[in-house]
Amino acid sequence: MPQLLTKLQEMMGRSPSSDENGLKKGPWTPEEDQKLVDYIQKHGHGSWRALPKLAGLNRCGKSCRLRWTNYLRPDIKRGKFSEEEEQIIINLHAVLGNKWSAIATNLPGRTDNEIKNFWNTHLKKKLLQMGIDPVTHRPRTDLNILSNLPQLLAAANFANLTNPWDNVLRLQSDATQLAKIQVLNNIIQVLSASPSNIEAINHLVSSSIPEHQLYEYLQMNSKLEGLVNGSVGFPTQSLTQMQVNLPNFEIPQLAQPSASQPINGLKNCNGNNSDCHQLGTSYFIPPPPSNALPNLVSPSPECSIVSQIENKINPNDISNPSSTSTTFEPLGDMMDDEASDSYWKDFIEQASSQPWPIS
DNA sequence: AAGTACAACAACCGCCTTATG
DNA sequence: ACATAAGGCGGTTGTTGTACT
Repeated sequence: MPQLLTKLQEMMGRSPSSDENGLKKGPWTPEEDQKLVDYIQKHGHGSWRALPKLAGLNRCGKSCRLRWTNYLRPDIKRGKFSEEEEQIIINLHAVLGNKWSAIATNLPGRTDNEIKNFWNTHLKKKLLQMGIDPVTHRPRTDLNILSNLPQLLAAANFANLTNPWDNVLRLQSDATQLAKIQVLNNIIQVLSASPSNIEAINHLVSSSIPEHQLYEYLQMNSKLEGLVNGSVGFPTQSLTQMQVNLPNFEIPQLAQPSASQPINGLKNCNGNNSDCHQLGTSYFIPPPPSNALPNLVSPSPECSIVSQIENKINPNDISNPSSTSTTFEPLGDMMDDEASDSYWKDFIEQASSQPWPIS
Protein backbone atom coordinates (compact mmCIF):
# COMPACT_ATOMS: atom_id res chain seq x y z
CA MET A 1 0.00 0.00 0.00
CA PRO A 2 2.72 2.54 0.81
CA GLN A 3 4.36 1.69 -2.51
CA LEU A 4 1.09 2.35 -4.29
CA LEU A 5 0.82 5.71 -2.56
CA THR A 6 4.34 6.60 -3.60
CA LYS A 7 3.57 5.63 -7.18
CA LEU A 8 0.47 7.77 -7.11
CA GLN A 9 2.43 10.67 -5.72
CA GLU A 10 5.03 10.25 -8.44
CA MET A 11 2.30 10.21 -11.06
CA MET A 12 0.89 13.37 -9.53
CA GLY A 13 4.22 15.07 -9.95
CA ARG A 14 5.62 14.86 -6.44
CA SER A 15 9.29 14.13 -6.36
CA PRO A 16 10.09 10.63 -5.17
CA SER A 17 12.80 12.15 -3.00
CA SER A 18 10.30 13.47 -0.48
CA ASP A 19 9.36 11.82 2.77
CA GLU A 20 5.85 11.12 3.99
CA ASN A 21 5.61 14.64 5.41
CA GLY A 22 6.39 16.17 2.06
CA LEU A 23 9.82 17.28 3.22
CA LYS A 24 12.43 17.23 0.53
CA LYS A 25 15.23 14.68 0.62
CA GLY A 26 18.29 14.08 -1.49
CA PRO A 27 20.89 16.44 -2.88
CA TRP A 28 20.73 20.07 -1.92
CA THR A 29 20.31 22.71 -4.59
CA PRO A 30 22.40 25.89 -4.63
CA GLU A 31 19.26 27.87 -3.78
CA GLU A 32 18.64 25.77 -0.70
CA ASP A 33 22.26 26.14 0.31
CA GLN A 34 22.00 29.90 -0.04
CA LYS A 35 18.87 30.06 2.08
CA LEU A 36 20.49 28.01 4.80
CA VAL A 37 23.71 30.00 4.78
CA ASP A 38 21.90 33.32 4.75
CA TYR A 39 19.69 32.35 7.65
CA ILE A 40 22.49 30.99 9.83
CA GLN A 41 24.71 33.98 9.12
CA LYS A 42 21.93 36.30 10.23
CA HIS A 43 20.43 34.39 13.13
CA GLY A 44 22.66 31.46 13.97
CA HIS A 45 21.19 28.01 13.72
CA GLY A 46 19.38 28.05 17.07
CA SER A 47 17.01 25.14 17.20
CA TRP A 48 17.61 22.96 14.19
CA ARG A 49 14.07 21.70 14.32
CA ALA A 50 12.67 25.19 14.01
CA LEU A 51 15.23 26.37 11.50
CA PRO A 52 13.84 24.99 8.22
CA LYS A 53 10.52 26.75 8.63
CA LEU A 54 12.17 30.02 9.64
CA ALA A 55 14.66 29.80 6.79
CA GLY A 56 12.01 28.91 4.26
CA LEU A 57 13.35 25.45 3.61
CA ASN A 58 11.29 22.37 2.94
CA ARG A 59 13.73 20.13 4.77
CA CYS A 60 13.86 18.50 8.15
CA GLY A 61 16.07 20.08 10.79
CA LYS A 62 18.39 17.16 10.81
CA SER A 63 19.03 17.44 7.12
CA CYS A 64 19.79 21.15 7.56
CA ARG A 65 22.17 20.46 10.39
CA LEU A 66 24.05 17.82 8.40
CA ARG A 67 24.25 20.04 5.35
CA TRP A 68 25.64 22.86 7.44
CA THR A 69 28.12 20.85 9.51
CA ASN A 70 29.35 18.69 6.65
CA TYR A 71 29.38 21.09 3.76
CA LEU A 72 28.38 24.71 4.23
CA ARG A 73 30.23 25.68 7.38
CA PRO A 74 32.71 28.42 6.47
CA ASP A 75 35.63 26.82 8.27
CA ILE A 76 35.50 23.65 6.25
CA LYS A 77 38.61 22.84 4.30
CA ARG A 78 37.75 21.12 1.06
CA GLY A 79 39.94 19.37 -1.44
CA LYS A 80 42.35 16.51 -1.33
CA PHE A 81 43.78 15.24 1.90
CA SER A 82 47.47 15.94 2.32
CA GLU A 83 49.92 13.15 3.11
CA GLU A 84 50.25 14.60 6.58
CA GLU A 85 46.51 14.48 7.11
CA GLU A 86 46.49 10.96 5.74
CA GLN A 87 49.09 9.88 8.24
CA ILE A 88 47.26 11.54 11.10
CA ILE A 89 44.08 9.72 10.19
CA ILE A 90 45.86 6.38 10.03
CA ASN A 91 47.59 6.99 13.32
CA LEU A 92 44.47 8.12 15.11
CA HIS A 93 42.42 5.32 13.64
CA ALA A 94 44.90 2.83 15.02
CA VAL A 95 44.23 4.23 18.47
CA LEU A 96 40.60 5.33 18.29
CA GLY A 97 39.08 3.00 15.76
CA ASN A 98 36.04 4.29 13.88
CA LYS A 99 35.60 7.28 16.16
CA TRP A 100 35.35 9.64 13.25
CA SER A 101 34.32 12.67 15.23
CA ALA A 102 37.23 12.19 17.61
CA ILE A 103 39.58 11.87 14.68
CA ALA A 104 38.05 14.93 13.07
CA THR A 105 38.83 17.08 16.10
CA ASN A 106 42.51 16.62 15.27
CA LEU A 107 42.08 17.68 11.67
CA PRO A 108 40.95 21.30 11.55
CA GLY A 109 38.55 21.97 8.73
CA ARG A 110 37.75 18.33 8.10
CA THR A 111 34.44 16.79 9.06
CA ASP A 112 33.90 13.37 10.51
CA ASN A 113 31.84 12.47 7.48
CA GLU A 114 34.58 13.49 5.10
CA ILE A 115 37.19 11.56 7.05
CA LYS A 116 34.96 8.53 7.22
CA ASN A 117 34.40 8.60 3.48
CA PHE A 118 38.09 9.11 2.82
CA TRP A 119 38.91 6.18 5.02
CA ASN A 120 36.41 3.88 3.39
CA THR A 121 37.29 4.79 -0.17
CA HIS A 122 41.05 5.38 0.00
CA LEU A 123 42.91 4.57 3.16
CA LYS A 124 41.35 1.20 3.79
CA LYS A 125 42.37 0.03 0.35
CA LYS A 126 45.79 1.54 0.67
CA LEU A 127 46.46 -0.30 3.91
CA LEU A 128 45.21 -3.54 2.43
CA GLN A 129 47.55 -3.13 -0.50
CA MET A 130 50.38 -2.56 1.92
CA GLY A 131 49.55 -5.80 3.68
CA ILE A 132 48.08 -4.07 6.69
CA ASP A 133 44.75 -5.02 8.18
CA PRO A 134 42.77 -1.75 8.30
CA VAL A 135 40.83 -2.91 11.33
CA THR A 136 43.65 -4.09 13.55
CA HIS A 137 46.44 -2.07 11.89
CA ARG A 138 48.57 -5.15 12.02
CA PRO A 139 50.11 -6.95 9.08
CA ARG A 140 47.72 -9.27 7.37
CA THR A 141 48.26 -12.94 7.99
CA ASP A 142 46.51 -14.31 4.95
CA LEU A 143 48.82 -15.83 2.42
CA ASN A 144 47.43 -13.80 -0.42
CA ILE A 145 50.00 -11.13 0.28
CA LEU A 146 52.81 -13.60 -0.25
CA SER A 147 51.57 -14.37 -3.71
CA ASN A 148 52.23 -10.73 -4.48
CA LEU A 149 55.75 -10.74 -3.16
CA PRO A 150 57.46 -10.09 -6.49
CA GLN A 151 55.05 -7.26 -7.14
CA LEU A 152 55.68 -5.85 -3.70
CA LEU A 153 59.36 -5.85 -4.42
CA ALA A 154 58.95 -4.32 -7.80
CA ALA A 155 56.67 -1.64 -6.42
CA ALA A 156 59.15 -0.79 -3.75
CA ASN A 157 61.39 0.39 -6.56
CA PHE A 158 64.60 -0.33 -4.79
CA ALA A 159 66.66 0.12 -7.91
CA ASN A 160 66.45 3.89 -7.78
CA LEU A 161 68.02 4.23 -4.38
CA THR A 162 71.63 5.19 -4.60
CA ASN A 163 72.41 8.04 -2.27
CA PRO A 164 71.41 7.52 1.36
CA TRP A 165 70.23 11.11 1.63
CA ASP A 166 68.00 10.54 -1.32
CA ASN A 167 66.71 7.57 0.55
CA VAL A 168 65.83 9.70 3.52
CA LEU A 169 63.89 12.14 1.43
CA ARG A 170 62.08 9.42 -0.38
CA LEU A 171 61.28 7.61 2.80
CA GLN A 172 59.68 10.65 4.28
CA SER A 173 57.38 10.94 1.36
CA ASP A 174 56.54 7.35 0.71
CA ALA A 175 54.93 5.51 3.54
CA THR A 176 53.73 2.85 1.20
CA GLN A 177 57.20 1.84 0.24
CA LEU A 178 58.26 1.61 3.84
CA ALA A 179 55.36 -0.58 4.67
CA LYS A 180 56.12 -2.91 1.82
CA ILE A 181 59.63 -3.32 3.07
CA GLN A 182 58.31 -3.86 6.52
CA VAL A 183 56.04 -6.63 5.35
CA LEU A 184 58.93 -8.34 3.67
CA ASN A 185 61.11 -7.95 6.70
CA ASN A 186 58.49 -9.36 8.97
CA ILE A 187 58.07 -12.35 6.75
CA ILE A 188 61.75 -13.01 6.52
CA GLN A 189 62.45 -12.38 10.15
CA VAL A 190 60.00 -14.86 11.48
CA LEU A 191 60.60 -17.41 8.81
CA SER A 192 64.23 -17.27 9.79
CA ALA A 193 63.51 -18.31 13.34
CA SER A 194 64.34 -21.88 12.56
CA PRO A 195 66.66 -23.60 10.11
CA SER A 196 63.80 -25.33 8.41
CA ASN A 197 62.16 -21.99 7.76
CA ILE A 198 65.37 -20.64 6.27
CA GLU A 199 65.05 -23.41 3.75
CA ALA A 200 61.56 -22.19 3.10
CA ILE A 201 62.83 -18.66 2.54
CA ASN A 202 65.39 -19.88 0.10
CA HIS A 203 62.73 -21.78 -1.69
CA LEU A 204 60.43 -18.81 -1.76
CA VAL A 205 63.10 -16.41 -2.82
CA SER A 206 64.58 -18.58 -5.50
CA SER A 207 61.21 -19.43 -6.91
CA SER A 208 59.47 -16.09 -6.90
CA ILE A 209 61.87 -13.18 -6.55
CA PRO A 210 64.24 -12.16 -9.29
CA GLU A 211 67.78 -12.11 -7.99
CA HIS A 212 68.39 -8.48 -8.77
CA GLN A 213 65.30 -7.46 -6.87
CA LEU A 214 66.32 -9.45 -3.87
CA TYR A 215 69.71 -7.85 -3.93
CA GLU A 216 68.18 -4.43 -4.11
CA TYR A 217 65.92 -5.26 -1.24
CA LEU A 218 68.81 -6.37 0.92
CA GLN A 219 70.77 -3.28 0.02
CA MET A 220 67.84 -1.07 0.91
CA ASN A 221 67.31 -2.97 4.09
CA SER A 222 70.85 -2.38 5.16
CA LYS A 223 70.52 1.34 4.63
CA LEU A 224 67.20 1.49 6.38
CA GLU A 225 68.54 -0.24 9.41
CA GLY A 226 71.18 2.42 9.62
CA LEU A 227 68.56 5.10 9.41
CA VAL A 228 66.64 3.63 12.27
CA ASN A 229 69.43 4.63 14.52
CA GLY A 230 69.56 2.57 17.66
CA SER A 231 66.56 0.50 16.80
CA VAL A 232 66.70 -3.14 16.01
CA GLY A 233 65.13 -3.09 12.60
CA PHE A 234 61.79 -2.85 10.99
CA PRO A 235 59.84 -5.50 12.73
CA THR A 236 60.26 -3.59 15.95
CA GLN A 237 59.95 -0.13 14.43
CA SER A 238 56.53 1.08 13.53
CA LEU A 239 56.09 2.90 10.30
CA THR A 240 54.57 5.81 12.09
CA GLN A 241 57.45 6.01 14.44
CA MET A 242 59.82 6.17 11.52
CA GLN A 243 57.83 8.84 9.84
CA VAL A 244 57.99 10.88 12.98
CA ASN A 245 61.66 10.22 13.58
CA LEU A 246 63.05 10.66 10.13
CA PRO A 247 62.55 14.38 9.72
CA ASN A 248 64.31 14.99 13.02
CA PHE A 249 67.04 12.45 12.93
CA GLU A 250 70.65 13.42 13.13
CA ILE A 251 73.32 12.37 10.68
CA PRO A 252 72.53 8.75 10.00
CA GLN A 253 75.12 6.21 10.92
CA LEU A 254 74.78 4.16 7.82
CA ALA A 255 76.60 0.98 7.21
CA GLN A 256 78.68 1.29 4.07
CA PRO A 257 80.93 -1.67 3.49
CA SER A 258 83.85 -1.37 1.16
CA ALA A 259 83.80 -2.62 -2.38
CA SER A 260 83.78 -6.36 -2.73
CA GLN A 261 83.12 -6.81 0.94
CA PRO A 262 81.20 -10.01 1.26
CA ILE A 263 77.99 -10.10 3.13
CA ASN A 264 77.61 -13.06 5.35
CA GLY A 265 74.54 -15.07 4.74
CA LEU A 266 71.69 -16.23 6.82
CA LYS A 267 73.11 -19.66 7.06
CA ASN A 268 76.55 -18.67 8.15
CA CYS A 269 76.25 -15.15 9.51
CA ASN A 270 78.65 -14.79 12.40
CA GLY A 271 76.69 -11.98 13.99
CA ASN A 272 79.56 -9.53 13.81
CA ASN A 273 78.65 -7.92 10.55
CA SER A 274 75.71 -5.61 10.52
CA ASP A 275 75.39 -6.08 6.79
CA CYS A 276 75.22 -9.81 6.85
CA HIS A 277 72.41 -10.35 4.44
CA GLN A 278 72.26 -13.35 2.31
CA LEU A 279 69.49 -15.62 1.34
CA GLY A 280 70.87 -18.74 -0.17
CA THR A 281 73.55 -17.15 -2.32
CA SER A 282 76.32 -14.56 -2.01
CA TYR A 283 75.71 -10.88 -2.43
CA PHE A 284 78.06 -7.96 -2.25
CA ILE A 285 77.23 -4.40 -1.44
CA PRO A 286 78.91 -2.10 -3.96
CA PRO A 287 81.07 0.84 -2.91
CA PRO A 288 79.12 3.96 -2.00
CA PRO A 289 78.45 6.38 -4.82
CA SER A 290 80.80 9.30 -5.09
CA ASN A 291 78.19 11.68 -3.76
CA ALA A 292 77.44 9.58 -0.72
CA LEU A 293 78.17 10.93 2.70
CA PRO A 294 81.46 9.81 4.19
CA ASN A 295 82.19 8.30 7.57
CA LEU A 296 79.15 6.17 7.74
CA VAL A 297 79.55 3.42 10.22
CA SER A 298 77.36 0.75 11.56
CA PRO A 299 75.54 1.72 14.74
CA SER A 300 75.95 -1.73 16.18
CA PRO A 301 76.17 -5.28 14.97
CA GLU A 302 72.86 -6.05 16.61
CA CYS A 303 71.13 -3.67 14.27
CA SER A 304 71.04 -6.08 11.43
CA ILE A 305 67.87 -7.94 10.86
CA VAL A 306 69.79 -11.09 10.26
CA SER A 307 71.58 -10.60 13.53
CA GLN A 308 68.23 -10.31 15.15
CA ILE A 309 67.16 -13.47 13.49
CA GLU A 310 70.08 -15.30 14.97
CA ASN A 311 70.35 -13.55 18.30
CA LYS A 312 66.95 -12.30 19.31
CA ILE A 313 64.28 -14.64 18.20
CA ASN A 314 63.77 -17.66 20.25
CA PRO A 315 62.11 -20.35 18.15
CA ASN A 316 60.39 -21.56 21.27
CA ASP A 317 58.39 -18.35 21.28
CA ILE A 318 56.58 -19.41 18.18
CA SER A 319 54.04 -21.19 20.26
CA ASN A 320 53.18 -18.02 22.13
CA PRO A 321 50.42 -16.26 20.22
CA SER A 322 49.78 -13.38 22.59
CA SER A 323 50.15 -9.97 21.07
CA THR A 324 48.61 -6.59 21.59
CA SER A 325 50.71 -4.43 19.34
CA THR A 326 49.96 -2.95 15.97
CA THR A 327 52.12 -2.23 12.99
CA PHE A 328 50.93 1.33 12.70
CA GLU A 329 51.35 2.01 16.34
CA PRO A 330 51.52 5.75 16.77
CA LEU A 331 52.75 5.31 20.27
CA GLY A 332 55.92 3.54 19.43
CA ASP A 333 56.61 2.32 22.90
CA MET A 334 53.44 0.32 22.87
CA MET A 335 55.00 -2.03 20.40
CA ASP A 336 57.59 -4.49 21.55
CA ASP A 337 59.65 -7.02 19.74
CA GLU A 338 58.01 -10.04 21.21
CA ALA A 339 54.55 -8.89 20.31
CA SER A 340 55.60 -8.24 16.77
CA ASP A 341 57.31 -11.57 16.54
CA SER A 342 54.44 -13.52 17.93
CA TYR A 343 52.16 -11.93 15.44
CA TRP A 344 54.29 -13.11 12.59
CA LYS A 345 54.50 -16.49 14.16
CA ASP A 346 50.79 -16.77 13.54
CA PHE A 347 51.61 -16.09 9.98
CA ILE A 348 54.17 -18.85 9.92
CA GLU A 349 51.73 -21.27 11.42
CA GLN A 350 49.48 -20.63 8.49
CA ALA A 351 52.35 -20.72 6.09
CA SER A 352 53.56 -24.04 7.41
CA SER A 353 50.33 -25.64 6.36
CA GLN A 354 50.90 -24.49 2.78
CA PRO A 355 53.16 -26.18 0.28
CA TRP A 356 56.10 -24.12 -0.92
CA PRO A 357 56.46 -22.25 -3.10
CA ILE A 358 53.41 -20.13 -2.83
CA SER A 359 52.14 -19.18 -6.21
C1' DA B 1 28.48 5.57 -29.10
C1' DA B 2 26.32 2.72 -25.75
C1' DG B 3 26.41 -0.19 -21.93
C1' DT B 4 28.54 -1.70 -17.73
C1' DA B 5 31.34 -1.63 -13.65
C1' DC B 6 33.43 0.75 -10.33
C1' DA B 7 34.86 4.69 -7.38
C1' DA B 8 33.87 8.68 -4.84
C1' DC B 9 31.20 11.18 -1.91
C1' DA B 10 26.96 13.51 -0.25
C1' DA B 11 23.13 12.46 2.28
C1' DC B 12 20.17 9.59 4.96
C1' DC B 13 18.88 6.34 8.72
C1' DG B 14 18.65 4.69 13.12
C1' DC B 15 20.66 4.34 17.46
C1' DC B 16 22.78 6.51 21.37
C1' DT B 17 23.83 10.28 24.46
C1' DT B 18 22.94 14.61 26.49
C1' DA B 19 20.19 18.45 27.94
C1' DT B 20 16.13 20.20 29.77
C1' DG B 21 11.83 20.59 32.16
C1' DA C 1 14.01 10.18 38.91
C1' DC C 2 11.79 10.26 34.76
C1' DA C 3 10.21 11.60 30.06
C1' DT C 4 11.05 13.90 26.03
C1' DA C 5 13.44 16.64 22.64
C1' DA C 6 17.58 17.72 20.43
C1' DG C 7 21.88 16.75 18.85
C1' DG C 8 25.76 13.61 17.78
C1' DC C 9 27.62 9.64 15.80
C1' DG C 10 28.68 5.70 12.85
C1' DG C 11 26.97 2.69 9.30
C1' DT C 12 24.82 2.46 5.06
C1' DT C 13 22.66 3.88 0.80
C1' DG C 14 21.92 6.51 -3.38
C1' DT C 15 23.63 9.44 -6.90
C1' DT C 16 26.97 10.99 -9.93
C1' DG C 17 31.12 10.82 -12.54
C1' DT C 18 34.62 8.16 -14.82
C1' DA C 19 37.00 4.32 -16.82
C1' DC C 20 36.62 0.40 -19.38
C1' DT C 21 34.72 -2.88 -22.79
